[in-house]
Amino acid sequence: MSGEARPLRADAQRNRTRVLEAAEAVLARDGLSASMRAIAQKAGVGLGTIYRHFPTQEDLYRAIVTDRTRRLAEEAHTLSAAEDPGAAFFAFFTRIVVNAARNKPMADILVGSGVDPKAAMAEGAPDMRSAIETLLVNAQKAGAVRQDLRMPELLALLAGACLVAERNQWSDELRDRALGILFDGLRPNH
Amino acid sequence: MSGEARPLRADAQRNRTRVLEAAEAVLARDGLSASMRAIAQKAGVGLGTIYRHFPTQEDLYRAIVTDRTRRLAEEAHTLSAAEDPGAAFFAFFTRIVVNAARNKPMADILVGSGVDPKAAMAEGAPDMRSAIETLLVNAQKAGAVRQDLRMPELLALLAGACLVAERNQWSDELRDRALGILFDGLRPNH
Amino acid sequence: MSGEARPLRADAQRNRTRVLEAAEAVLARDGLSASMRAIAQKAGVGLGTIYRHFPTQEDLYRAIVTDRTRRLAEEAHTLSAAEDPGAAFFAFFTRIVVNAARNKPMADILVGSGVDPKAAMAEGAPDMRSAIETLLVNAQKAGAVRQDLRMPELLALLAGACLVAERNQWSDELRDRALGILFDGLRPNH
Amino acid sequence: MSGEARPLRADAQRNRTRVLEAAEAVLARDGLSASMRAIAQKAGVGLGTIYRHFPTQEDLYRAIVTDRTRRLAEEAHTLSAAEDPGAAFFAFFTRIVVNAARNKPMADILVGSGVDPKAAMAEGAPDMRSAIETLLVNAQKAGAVRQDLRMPELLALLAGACLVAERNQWSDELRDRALGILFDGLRPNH
DNA sequence: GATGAATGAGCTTTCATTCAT
DNA sequence: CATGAATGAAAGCTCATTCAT
Repeated sequence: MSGEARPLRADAQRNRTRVLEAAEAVLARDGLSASMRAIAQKAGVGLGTIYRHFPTQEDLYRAIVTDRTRRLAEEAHTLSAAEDPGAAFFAFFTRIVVNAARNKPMADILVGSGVDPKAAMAEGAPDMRSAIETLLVNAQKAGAVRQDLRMPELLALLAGACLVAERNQWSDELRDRALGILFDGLRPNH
Repeated sequence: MSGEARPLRADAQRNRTRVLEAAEAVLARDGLSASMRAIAQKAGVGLGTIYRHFPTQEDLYRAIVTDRTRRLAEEAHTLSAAEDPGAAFFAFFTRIVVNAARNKPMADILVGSGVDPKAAMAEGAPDMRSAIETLLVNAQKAGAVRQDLRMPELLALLAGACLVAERNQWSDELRDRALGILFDGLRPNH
Repeated sequence: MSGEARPLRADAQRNRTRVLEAAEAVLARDGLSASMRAIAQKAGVGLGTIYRHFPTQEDLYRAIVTDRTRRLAEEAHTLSAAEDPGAAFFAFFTRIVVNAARNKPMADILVGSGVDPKAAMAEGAPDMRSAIETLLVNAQKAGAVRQDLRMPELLALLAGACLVAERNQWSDELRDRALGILFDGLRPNH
Repeated sequence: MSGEARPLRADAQRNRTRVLEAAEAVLARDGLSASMRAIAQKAGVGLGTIYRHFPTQEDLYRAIVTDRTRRLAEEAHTLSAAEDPGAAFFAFFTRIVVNAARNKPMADILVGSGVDPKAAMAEGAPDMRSAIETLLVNAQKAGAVRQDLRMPELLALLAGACLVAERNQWSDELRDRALGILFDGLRPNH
């Protein structure tokens, strides 16, 4: 499971985290024109420190996706043990979209930078997909989601919702209306 | 000062078009690393010529969105006169998504380049929105679309579909399944 | 014979020359730590201008060897038509060594930079070798040079003399004494 | 401050040696792009350890020349006691050239790095020069070398031979032919 | 008007060197 | 004493933009 080299010295680990956080912040602020230098400044470390942890700009960007995905995967796991499978399914869907909206330009930037977010995501959470699948199957068994919904289109719709959410800063109300319609499409009995 | 600019000499107009086409092609090929020089080469004109027509890289990129939007708006107008308003509505929706899928990296690039695609789009087709609204209202009158659907969420869902389509090269089948579910959500009687 | 692309605009040609001269000067001054930026400054052009003419640092360095070799090859040609073949042979040998001495660190730098000076030299004067060979054969026919001397060792000794000359700033007297001994080895009747 | 430094603890001495050997190896492999880090890795010590022994990169490089020179000086001393002074003289000359050929890129690198090899060499073997001079004088007394040969030009020719040997990987045969001619020039009776 | 040579700010990346662990 | 994480100056190179031809 581990694979990770050695546990990293305490201060090194702290720097790694600071760099990742700074990178997210600066990317969110400056978009694609974010520079490694700006990230270093924001993180309060030297340029070289970034490159020690992430030998390449791309490595850093990939790490961001990976990190974020890991956090989402954990939520998915948690939710898949919930009582009401239908509620869990829709809650997770909403949760992901909200999360995406909060980090507006991230995906664009990553895509724009040549990072393949799908690959990076896979790396970050090899079982993210299966976690979602569990949520789906349970919700279908409970009759909360239409039987003919398959993973591919679910992921597509999920991705789409995330992408708009990222771009347009939705008001809560608009988000609820749009998701409401989408969820209607996902429910059985049509 | 001169209101709407003068009509442009024939060859100048031709150059403008060539540059725009080249720009779309090069952006599609090289993504974010596309350079003005590459575009000039592809267009078969000098670098200076591009800058005569588009004083700034951003101006060029904005013009691309604007142009494309104008073409879509024309289609919307055409369709809004169709016989079956419901069919017209869904056809336009599909049409836009297909169109988006064909130009995969465009939006990413534009977003990545700091161009605000919403603004550019608005500029390109001031009445795009109203054209879509006409399609919507007609479809609702015909009972083909649920009454409580409003423009904001329609546009949001439309945008979302376009964005996924751009990223993941959908198979026709997957696209139909995903849009099918979305359309179910848009229909009345839930 | 031409092969050269188009003839280069007047100012472009002038800049190319200025860059080459500046590069020689700066390399001679700063050795391997010479930077492209310093060369640009010395040449009085922008950094980009260098890169327009020489897409890579290595290309620039190669061009220096090539250029210099071309000049030497011209001298060799001139001398090979001289009256006294023996004198011509030794004069050229001396000439090359003196020339090398004047440009102290050049070869080191070029070698140090990964440029293969032999290859670059070949490129600069494809017939340099044959020009030297003519000088040698003529001198041998005139009985001024030993018959068993072949090109490989001649070139080796020539190169060696150049290399020391480059390093140690020889006094004229020392140079004459060292070359005198070398020339004694090259003469017949031993 | 303390005159000649104290004798170094056993393990410290071992580390010093390891670093020097690693440095030679890495320089030979990577040429000018060799880095202190790579040397540390090869030597199996930490970066800091190198800096403890050689406060500066230049100090390390200088130590390499110094070391190597010391070894050569020892050989010169040994040979100066040999039976046949002429043979000893030419043997040492050949020995040095062969040695140089084996360490091809070393001198280039050192020169390229701003180390003055002459100074470093002087430091390494203050009596190297006198050892060679002894060989020369003895050979001249034995009539194996021309009387008018003086140290400066001898050293120049020696250096030249070494330099070509370093660059062009001579075949044994070519080396013998070139040295043969050079030696003819060094012999008396012309 | 069109061309493309020139410019130079700014980018990513490397690496000698320092110093906390 | 040894280690290697951190630093940041400096390098090679790109590319939007300007302007002489």
